[in-house]
Amino acid sequence: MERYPIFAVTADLVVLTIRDDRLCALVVRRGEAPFQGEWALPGGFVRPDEDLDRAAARELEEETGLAVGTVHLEQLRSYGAPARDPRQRVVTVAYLALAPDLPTPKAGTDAADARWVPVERARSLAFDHDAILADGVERARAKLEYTPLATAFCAEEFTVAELRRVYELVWGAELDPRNFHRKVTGAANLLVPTGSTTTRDGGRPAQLFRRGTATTLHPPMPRTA
Amino acid sequence: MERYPIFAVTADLVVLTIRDDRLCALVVRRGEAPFQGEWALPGGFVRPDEDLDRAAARELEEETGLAVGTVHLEQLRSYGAPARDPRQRVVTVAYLALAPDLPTPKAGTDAADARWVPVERARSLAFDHDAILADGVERARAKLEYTPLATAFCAEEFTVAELRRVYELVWGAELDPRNFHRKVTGAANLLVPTGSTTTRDGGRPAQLFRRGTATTLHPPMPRTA
DNA sequence: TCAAAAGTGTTCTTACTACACCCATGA
DNA sequence: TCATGGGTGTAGTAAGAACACTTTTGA
Repeated sequence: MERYPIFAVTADLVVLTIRDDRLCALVVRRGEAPFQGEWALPGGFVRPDEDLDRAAARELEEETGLAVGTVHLEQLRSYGAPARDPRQRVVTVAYLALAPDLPTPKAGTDAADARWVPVERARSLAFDHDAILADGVERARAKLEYTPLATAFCAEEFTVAELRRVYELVWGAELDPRNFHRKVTGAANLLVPTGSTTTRDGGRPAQLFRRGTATTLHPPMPRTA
Repeated sequence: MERYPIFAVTADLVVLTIRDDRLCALVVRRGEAPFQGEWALPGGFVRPDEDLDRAAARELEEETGLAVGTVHLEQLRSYGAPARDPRQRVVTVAYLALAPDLPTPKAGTDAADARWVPVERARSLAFDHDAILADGVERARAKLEYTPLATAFCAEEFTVAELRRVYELVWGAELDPRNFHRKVTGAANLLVPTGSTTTRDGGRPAQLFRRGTATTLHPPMPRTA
């Protein structure tokens, strides 16, 4: 009797950032079979003595060369259709990572190439990665409404307008700059003013902020479109 | 080189229902090692050629004897700490199931006993099941706000007051019956009147409704407490 | 006729929308 | 001085909170 059926477990990553005014995902070109030469989400096998979160963080670091501390990382969901990997039975635990604009990543161990692509142009990825990417984008869109997650796309110090651009690009909808400003500056513990200003966005100098300690957004950001 | 580390994968279930005016979870007494004789969430190994969702549905049916069609079932998240199962490396994909009041379940294959316990009294479960149960309850609470999920706890035909009781018991907060009534009867496609009434809740006869086709609740149910 | 629960109407307040308007900088 | 974006004020509107009040049954 087969008491404990044998599986492999991978951690795959939906890594999102905003680049050139577009919501982009990190994809890698596979250096090995199966799907050799095709584009896929970064990821890899969970090691025998490694926690799932730890595996995701390690893969992220390997594929992006990024210090994990500056990136938001959360579990997305798991995918385990019997034939999703032609080699053998593989269950993947997908993670969602959100990062500020990063340098173009270096190719990693298993990846022949790596690049950022606008999410709407990422199609025909290997395995079931199209569906995983779509779920990740959907999760990110939903969480902007009621969490301070949008700040994860911003550099450490950012202006209200930069934060607003995140919402507009992720949601694909315009927001009124004046109402947005009132809303986010009024939300408790969302933004901490640094005291300094910048003119990098043009026009009148804008205050610089850091992320505050808020974990939810009360009231939520209204999503018209 | 160990290319594909070996894991076992289980599907564990957080099955919630409302019984005797309490939010209750299904727990089973383990008939086998490890944790033999202790209480745990129902679940079991995913079979070699079985999809994760299918495995969860099968386990639910085996443990509750319930036709899966009448139960809401969704993936919760995965848990894979290296030492969570003393036998070997096991990753569990947890599912959340919500059901109307069910008969007390029969003991299943691996379970010596099975019963409903109020969620606040379910403590010291085997493995990491305390944390999984807590995550499941939290997910259910959150989803009542912006989805029609509360109807999953109701029988096929139900009154507005019965639906309100669901909210009050899951959230542990009182809601104004009059505002609640206006709210749910006003929401598009949430409730379909059957045309008949009942006096089973006492007082003036109440209209009976079925679930409508709505998948989200607009505007969301305000959660004061 | 009374208790109990269903269901409606009304007032008050909060928070979103839309937009007029002023402010502070670089070119 | 003018274009550009930062930021404030304010009127109108949608929706939640609180609660008075009427309706329809069983006992």
